[in-house]
Amino acid sequence: MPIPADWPTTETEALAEQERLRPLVLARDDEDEDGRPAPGRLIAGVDVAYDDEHDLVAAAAVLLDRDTLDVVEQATAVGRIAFPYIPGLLAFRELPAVLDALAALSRTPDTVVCDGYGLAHPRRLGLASHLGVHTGLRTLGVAKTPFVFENREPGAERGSWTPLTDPATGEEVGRAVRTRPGVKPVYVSVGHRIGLDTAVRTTLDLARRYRLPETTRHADSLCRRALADALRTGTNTN
DNA sequence: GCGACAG
DNA sequence: ATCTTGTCGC
Repeated sequence: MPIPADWPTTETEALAEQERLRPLVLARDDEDEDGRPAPGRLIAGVDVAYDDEHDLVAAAAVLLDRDTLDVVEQATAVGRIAFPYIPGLLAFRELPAVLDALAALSRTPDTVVCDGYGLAHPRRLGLASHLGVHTGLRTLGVAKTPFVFENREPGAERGSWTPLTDPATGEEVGRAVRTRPGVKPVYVSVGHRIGLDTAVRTTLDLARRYRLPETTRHADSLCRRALADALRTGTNTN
């Protein structure tokens, strides 16, 4: 799929778009149209891989059953890179391909787990929140490294966490969460239509065996395979 | 101005 | 993100 015609091209346009979407974020638990409470049963994981040499991007969307952690469906999308990597503007680089991959699924996920931040962002509109507001889907962000927020080391036991605080406002914008005993924590934040407690709970439910949620692990391996396939055979899709 | 900086 | 060897351990 081509990049949307109205997709921001410059840093100025991207910042204006973040400003427009920021007030639309819902940072508390919400229900589906079907009345299902967060996070629901169908959890999607999305991730993206790049080849800057060939100006190629591959995204994957994987649907898991929240209770069994089984993969029930998966889809990929390949396209041209839409935006350069600029810290704080990651969504403009990753989302076009992610939206294509999500659209290729036959079912709509109850919750989408993103690789990166949601509210824990300099302007409160990280990748996860951006995707949520743009699509209306419930989202949360699980990042592997801290960004610009204060964080203390959580206790060594699984489930232990410490707040991620905005030094300017003192506001809790996310949490450093220990998913595996003695292993580096992950950084969880609200994306859209979910509360921080539920976001953390969901992350822990999805990351019992490994540090990262099963959703992101599956999406990560799938988008890498999709990129390798595209480079091998030309620009394919699924 | 300089360094830091999700993926 | 991606570039990259070996290494320790289940």
